[in-house]
Amino acid sequence: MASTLTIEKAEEEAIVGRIYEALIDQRLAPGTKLSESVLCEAFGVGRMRVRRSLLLLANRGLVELHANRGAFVARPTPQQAQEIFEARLAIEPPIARIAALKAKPSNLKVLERHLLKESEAHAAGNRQEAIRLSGQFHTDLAQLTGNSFLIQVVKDLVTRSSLIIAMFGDTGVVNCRDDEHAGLLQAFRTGDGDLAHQLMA
Amino acid sequence: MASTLTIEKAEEEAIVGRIYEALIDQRLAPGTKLSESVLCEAFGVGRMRVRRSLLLLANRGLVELHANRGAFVARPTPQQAQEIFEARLAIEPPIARIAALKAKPSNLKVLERHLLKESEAHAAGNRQEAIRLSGQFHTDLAQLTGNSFLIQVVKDLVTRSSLIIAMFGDTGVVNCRDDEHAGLLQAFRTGDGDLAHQLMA
DNA sequence: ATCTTATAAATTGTTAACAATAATTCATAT
DNA sequence: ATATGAATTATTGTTAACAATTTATAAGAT
Repeated sequence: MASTLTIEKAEEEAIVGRIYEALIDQRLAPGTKLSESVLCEAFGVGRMRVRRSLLLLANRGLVELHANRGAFVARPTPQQAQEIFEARLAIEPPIARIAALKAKPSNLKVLERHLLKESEAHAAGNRQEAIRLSGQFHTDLAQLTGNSFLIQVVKDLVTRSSLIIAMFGDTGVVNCRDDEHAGLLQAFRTGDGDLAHQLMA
Repeated sequence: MASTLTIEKAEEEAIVGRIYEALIDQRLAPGTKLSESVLCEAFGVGRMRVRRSLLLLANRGLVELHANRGAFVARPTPQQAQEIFEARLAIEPPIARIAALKAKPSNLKVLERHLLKESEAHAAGNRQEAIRLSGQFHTDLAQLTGNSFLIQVVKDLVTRSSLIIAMFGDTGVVNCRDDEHAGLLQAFRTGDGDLAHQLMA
């Protein structure tokens, strides 16, 4: 088997993954206290697991650890926000290019369904869902590369972007409009990597 | 103060940093057992710190954790090697562009001195030092962006590349020749972002 | 009534003991 | 002599108790 990772480690990844989701869905606002005891009960695990999970999240810039005060959902500074924005602008276009070159028909169907839900959310004025789907579009896109390193990087960028939006609102530069996503999908259909690169920028 | 991180956390970062260096210098070969007791003595810390450090390293793909068997320096698979190579090819050019646009004279001097040492190592046939310096050139370059997220990504890529070289040898695609670095430096002098981008690819 | 100070409670950080698993050693049999 | 298997040792994983710090609470003074 490829995954020699332990069962216990998988359990921690599950906790981390759940918190990633909660951050993307903006169900955990920046600055929220992440109490150990609460998390222990919520996930039904011991304190050790929770602490290790929090350490991993802190290592990804999603959680802040304050000495003797515990863990809090990260509150990105304006400078950090600019860093994330700059990184996305630099990294995501070449990823879009790779994705376009590797996209298979089955992938396109998933993206199409995704765009449909996205426009639905927009039409319904469901802002929260729209943000969530917009972010997921980018991670789904990264999934097309099949490159786990790139996938992780995009996941981190998207999740931190969600925190930035929660802090400073959607300044328009962070989030894309759905017609831009539609354009990208068209580039994927034709396998036009250069176009995908350009549209992502 | 900006760094609200605790003293203890800093201590862990120190351990992680030291291991990063050892991996880059290829003083820790892939597959090497990282015994807790040995690391405790080596760094003069308790078991908890060591375990947490190992968790962070595993999370970055530099260490493998096997259940009830402990931690080992990661042994990248050919597939993982290709992922890292692909990611570098995608990510480093746009980073080089940003670096070129932001480079200041003081930065250039550092890079010049670096190139000097690099050609010295090459001339002396010091292969190990050459690999180390070549990797450091890329991280130094990322430093010019002043973007901590990008810096961390490049650091991870370079360190994992070092493991890949240790596993499969320098296939020529992973490592650059020093004259390529010299060309990049020239692009930095003129602030030519596009040229830096092209040369990095 | 509000602010200060002291006390108590709760939470986090650390250490150490314990449990479980894997690696090693040694004895035995073929 | 080699291989098999049991017992021992060593290492890792987990839990729980303890220490330290912060936060909340309450009493008292202005």
